[in-house]
Amino acid sequence: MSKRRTDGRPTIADVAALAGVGAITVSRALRDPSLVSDMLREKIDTAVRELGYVPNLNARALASTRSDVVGVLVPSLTQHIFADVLRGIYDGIGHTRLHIQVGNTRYDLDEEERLLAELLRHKPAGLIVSGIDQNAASRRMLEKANCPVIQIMDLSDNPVNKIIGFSHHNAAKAMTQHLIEVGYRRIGFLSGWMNSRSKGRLSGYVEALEDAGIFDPRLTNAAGDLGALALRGSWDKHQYSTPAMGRELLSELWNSEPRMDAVFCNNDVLALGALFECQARGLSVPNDFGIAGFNDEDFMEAASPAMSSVRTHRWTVGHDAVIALRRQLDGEPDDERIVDVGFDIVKRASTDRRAQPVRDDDAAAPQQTRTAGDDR
Amino acid sequence: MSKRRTDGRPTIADVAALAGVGAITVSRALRDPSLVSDMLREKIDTAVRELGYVPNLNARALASTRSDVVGVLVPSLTQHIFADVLRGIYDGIGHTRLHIQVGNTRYDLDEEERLLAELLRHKPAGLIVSGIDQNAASRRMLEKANCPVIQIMDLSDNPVNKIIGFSHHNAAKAMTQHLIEVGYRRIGFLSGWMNSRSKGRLSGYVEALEDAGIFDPRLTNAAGDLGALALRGSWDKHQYSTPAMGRELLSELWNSEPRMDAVFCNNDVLALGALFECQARGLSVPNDFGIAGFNDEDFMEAASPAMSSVRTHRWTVGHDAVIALRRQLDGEPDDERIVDVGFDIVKRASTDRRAQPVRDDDAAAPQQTRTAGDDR
DNA sequence: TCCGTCGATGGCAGCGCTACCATCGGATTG
DNA sequence: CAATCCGATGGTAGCGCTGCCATCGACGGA
Repeated sequence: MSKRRTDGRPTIADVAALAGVGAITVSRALRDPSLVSDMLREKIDTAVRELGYVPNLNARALASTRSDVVGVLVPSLTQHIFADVLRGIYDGIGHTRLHIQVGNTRYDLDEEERLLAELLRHKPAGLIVSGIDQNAASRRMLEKANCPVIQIMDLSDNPVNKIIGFSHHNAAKAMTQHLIEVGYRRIGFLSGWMNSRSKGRLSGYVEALEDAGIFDPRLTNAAGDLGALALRGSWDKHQYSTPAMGRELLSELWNSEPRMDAVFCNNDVLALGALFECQARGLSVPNDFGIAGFNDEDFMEAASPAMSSVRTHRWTVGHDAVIALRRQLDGEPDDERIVDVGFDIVKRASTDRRAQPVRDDDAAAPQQTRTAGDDR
Repeated sequence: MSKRRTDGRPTIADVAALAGVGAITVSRALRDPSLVSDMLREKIDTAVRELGYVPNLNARALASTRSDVVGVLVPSLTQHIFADVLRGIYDGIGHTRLHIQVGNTRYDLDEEERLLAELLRHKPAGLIVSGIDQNAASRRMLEKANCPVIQIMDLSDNPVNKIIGFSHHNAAKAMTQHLIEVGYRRIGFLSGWMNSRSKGRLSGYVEALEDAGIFDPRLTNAAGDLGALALRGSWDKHQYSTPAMGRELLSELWNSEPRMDAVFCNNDVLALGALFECQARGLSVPNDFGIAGFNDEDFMEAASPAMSSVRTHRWTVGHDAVIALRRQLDGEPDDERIVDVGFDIVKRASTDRRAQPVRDDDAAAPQQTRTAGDDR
């Protein structure tokens, strides 16, 4: 008659009673069947099915001081890049017992700190966090997290534990060098919101131009105070890029520097906007104006003309982060603390000044240059 | 000397001891400070800070037979639509105690069933699931879930509990009617992977054309066996669209039906591909060929020419789903079981046959038609 | 034959928190 | 002034599971 506080669902004890075994044997049969004899295992399986038993993960997590939750922190859900990373993470998780809990930091370090604190209350099995620019409190939490921590999408000499990513500086530098090589001289840099990774790209762009002796700060809307853009204009709340932004930013840049002959866009979405702006102005790409993007999203190849971009391996980063996490959870050694997955410079018609004006630009296969990172 | 199984972190009992109060009072102060006197509350807060106490959510969930996890099932992470829905969900969650756990069903009903079963092990606070075409087992689980369940992104007379979405059939029918109105007569329908919502759109398209007496099954690559596309060609593994797919599918459709004068694309990404294909062929949009998309993603407005689309309120759907969930958790009544958020037909240059060929098509503001759903 | 070992199984005692009920002093009411 | 009520607080007993250790029988070597 005592009021039980259960929700009426069968527990491991019910299964044990029905199967005529001890509760702990049921527990073992569920977690690692090899520990239990065939006969009992069958009995238990039957009882589980008969009762429709569903394990309570909260109880399991409490008893073992460890949950099955993998916390993932990304700065944006809207950007395709992180959608690809997440897809890699989900593919890496597969049908394991692990569960994903995603936090959206919105590029806000305080929000990241708050989300991290929340995640830790779950006693997560592991953590995957984007980037290396955590604030001091977040960094401390990560270091004392008592679970594997993987940083992704950037590189650092000093990761919390393990980092998987690539050099945004080197990638942007390589693409800028390509633009120089094919003959562009007044190369602009177009960016919306600047985050730490964008800044790495900007510095790569600047370095390539300085090496060639043709850097001109008037050619980037992000020069000087690198964070200024974030606070400027009508996009102060937008932490993501749109093609409309690309069009407007390119127009602005042209106003201040009409002799610009190419633009390297901080991401493909801006590049798409730049292409539309050129089309609206009746400019020929690549002959009148060159355009390059960053990330090589689907539409870059399909655009007309097809657009050059830096291919980044987002899926791989997410996937490999999970694989590394699982390795660590399985107790396997992992001495490679810093993993550079590299990038590819994909050269297409939008930066090919020698291209013949053809009807379908896709006919010619794009040239690729493999840079950094190991082969995979 | 007995071996404790803790991980060494302070517990609620430690806080209680330091503050000189009972454990339960600490628990109350943490969950609802108004239940505790000011004096004790301050003492407790001080003790919490001093010890760096972090509540263990697994223990809380076990004791209260209810966790703070909201399970969300989406069919795709790559499609922008669901990224927008997720953003709405995160914005709706805000800084509440609730946490999001996203499952990616990949448009696979069995996978959905599996993920649902996994989620239920957490005793979730609520569930948000995409669509209405769950299999029987999933449906049963949802009905017996013992927590609020919100279905989203579609409409149904018979939701599990509450549904928030819009009619894909009506939206597609309205856009098709627009294409007819402006004078197109051989209107194609372009689709990649067909899911239940795509099928709704196709049926709306067919109905509008049949009403006008100009339906021709040769004009859609999805006619006949609606699922056939999924298994066909090189995209059998792709459950998402790319602009390259749009280009190729449009070419195929032209091959079989060269007189086609417009195309309604199942999503904007395909529409972008269609535009690129027209540009590569030197066709004028909208005069030679009309293009309309679905969802009205960012780039539709920025394209050159700007492209018509059906604006869907994905953010709103996600956001309102969470708000409804929170209401139910707070015990507030909610009698509106079926919520239609409607859609807008956004008419732009890509379907404006009367448009003058201008340099910048964006100059003219787009016309919008508001359809279905209440004002918000 | 005896003892040590090992695999299979079970009992017990928590894991850290909260539901439930009891207690207690002060305010309210007739 | 006694009866009643109510807000604040605390004690107890779980929530459902697993870590630790004990037990037991089979087996092999000395």
